[in-house]
Amino acid sequence: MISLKQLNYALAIEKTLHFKKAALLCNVSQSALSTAINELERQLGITVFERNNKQVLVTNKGQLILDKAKRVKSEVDELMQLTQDNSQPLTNPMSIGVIPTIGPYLLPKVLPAVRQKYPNFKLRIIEEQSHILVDKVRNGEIDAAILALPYPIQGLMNFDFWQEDFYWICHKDDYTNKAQEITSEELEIEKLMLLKDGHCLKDHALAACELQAQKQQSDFDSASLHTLVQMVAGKLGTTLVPQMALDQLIYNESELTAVHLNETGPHRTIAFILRPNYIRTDELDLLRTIFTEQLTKACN
Amino acid sequence: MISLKQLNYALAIEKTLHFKKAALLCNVSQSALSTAINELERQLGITVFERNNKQVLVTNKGQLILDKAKRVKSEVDELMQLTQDNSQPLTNPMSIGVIPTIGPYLLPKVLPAVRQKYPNFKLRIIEEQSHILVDKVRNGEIDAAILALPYPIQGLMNFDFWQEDFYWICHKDDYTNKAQEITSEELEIEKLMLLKDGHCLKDHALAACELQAQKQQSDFDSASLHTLVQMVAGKLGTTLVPQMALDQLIYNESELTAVHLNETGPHRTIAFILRPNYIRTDELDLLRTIFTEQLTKACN
DNA sequence: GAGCATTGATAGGTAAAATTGATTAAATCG
DNA sequence: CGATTTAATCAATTTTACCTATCAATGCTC
Repeated sequence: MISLKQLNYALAIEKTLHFKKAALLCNVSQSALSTAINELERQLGITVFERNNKQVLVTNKGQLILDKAKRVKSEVDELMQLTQDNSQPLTNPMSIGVIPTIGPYLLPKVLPAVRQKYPNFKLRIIEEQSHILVDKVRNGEIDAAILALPYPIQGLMNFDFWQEDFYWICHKDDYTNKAQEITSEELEIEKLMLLKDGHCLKDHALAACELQAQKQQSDFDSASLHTLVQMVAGKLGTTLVPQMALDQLIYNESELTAVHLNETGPHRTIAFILRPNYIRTDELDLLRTIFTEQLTKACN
Repeated sequence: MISLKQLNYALAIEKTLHFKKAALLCNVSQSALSTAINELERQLGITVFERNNKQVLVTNKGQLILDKAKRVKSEVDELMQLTQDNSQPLTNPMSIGVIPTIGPYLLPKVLPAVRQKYPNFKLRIIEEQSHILVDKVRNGEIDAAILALPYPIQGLMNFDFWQEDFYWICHKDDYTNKAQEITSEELEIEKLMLLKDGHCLKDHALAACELQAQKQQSDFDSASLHTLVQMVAGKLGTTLVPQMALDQLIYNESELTAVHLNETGPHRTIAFILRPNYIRTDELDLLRTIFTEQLTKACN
């Protein structure tokens, strides 16, 4: 029978791709780790790591094993958590992932209230794109992720807590018409600048406008909304941002105008994504309630 | 760090509720198992088994631990399976659950073809009611279950492979009207006999007729469709059976008449239920194809 | 190509852990 | 009260895990 220790060692090697560093990580000697891996591979009957004196590579089958090992590890972690006293919710630590187009705008609005209500709650935040977070939730690396839906989360559950629309941002010199609303037909697609591929906000923005990709400006694909808005201020084009980002991005930018995008919405839904058999749903539900409350205060 | 060995020992005790028998099951001495359990409980900080010299009981928290341990074990099993050569599908064994109102009628129609196409495939069949099978799928005790939908399977996935309607079964003496169809309004509810509570077929039959429970005959709640049909033959009332059961139940019963229930259908959907991250979905898909083929042949 | 540094594997010795078999203490039952 | 059953405990032994030191192979520098 293989052991959890072996799986842990293997995961450390996957992380470092280096036996000595992995050994350091596990607080054992390099030789102990080396023999443990050899024994694991003997028991499994396959090579997990292709290695020589110069480099360590994960084999195809090895990757399957490692992914499953992560899963096992997270299940064991959850088992350990079961023993903890959870009569007081939100006292044990939690890791939550959040995408870059939500994190910087959502968290400042909601975390103060969380901190006030649950001062001992340690929340670790990981900022990555949706597909990475979905993987991390699947294999238990994080407790949950905050994504913008729709997004394919096959096999996972969503706890929705917010819905919002997009706003069109332009330089005020370019917007002589002072209407409070704009439709996708009225905004000039060629001037529209969006985030790089891989950011779901791009897809949601295009979907809200009922547009296909690649009509908008692609030379200016940016990595952050902040940069995009700065480019708008520099009169390089226009962009679309979600409502929750308005206060941060537009505040103190007197040359910019934000106009509500008048297309059938809501344009994106913000939700927790979690494994169906995740244990701490009660606590996530508490967070969800706080999040919705605070967002309602901040964005009405 | 707790070990898989400890979890295995604990599961053996859960099964036997007896340290000596559990030790036998694990091929270790009673003392080894005893110390391992003590150590596990010390590490977890809780009592899993309340025990004295006369009896062993599982504590509430202990049950949570044990359920999670099953889950861990099944994940590890799957990890081990990853190493096996699965270039040839349906060669490694599989455990599949099936409910009593599907198993006896579906399996004879489909298993011969499976056996012919995959002679080395070892399929273990477990017959239980839906809620038990859902639990067993969740904790990995079985690979998948064959259920009739709709049924709450929160957190699991369904692979549908068949849809069918119900037929009303009555004694031919009681059915002077020779129509080929009957609506729920025409059949006399008071004479209708259905399965005991807990069998989903009862719920589906009532739903098909848009009926609430407890109007039909409840004195005759039966445990099997076969018994029900025999009671119809004895002129004790009428019943509803799914299409796939017709040939077995009505064949050679010349006194019985089967009439299609003319209510919006399909009245039930037959599907595989599996964990979202289950690995052998490809193989289940092969089975699904065969099942649909064979059912189409047998039931058209 | 010699010298050196780096890397994973291996060997030998040691400490720790697991296991066994026997024994013990407590409870049950006649 | 004895006989029996059962989990815990003890002492002895086996097995495992680990560390240090070393080795062999590789790549880099000069």
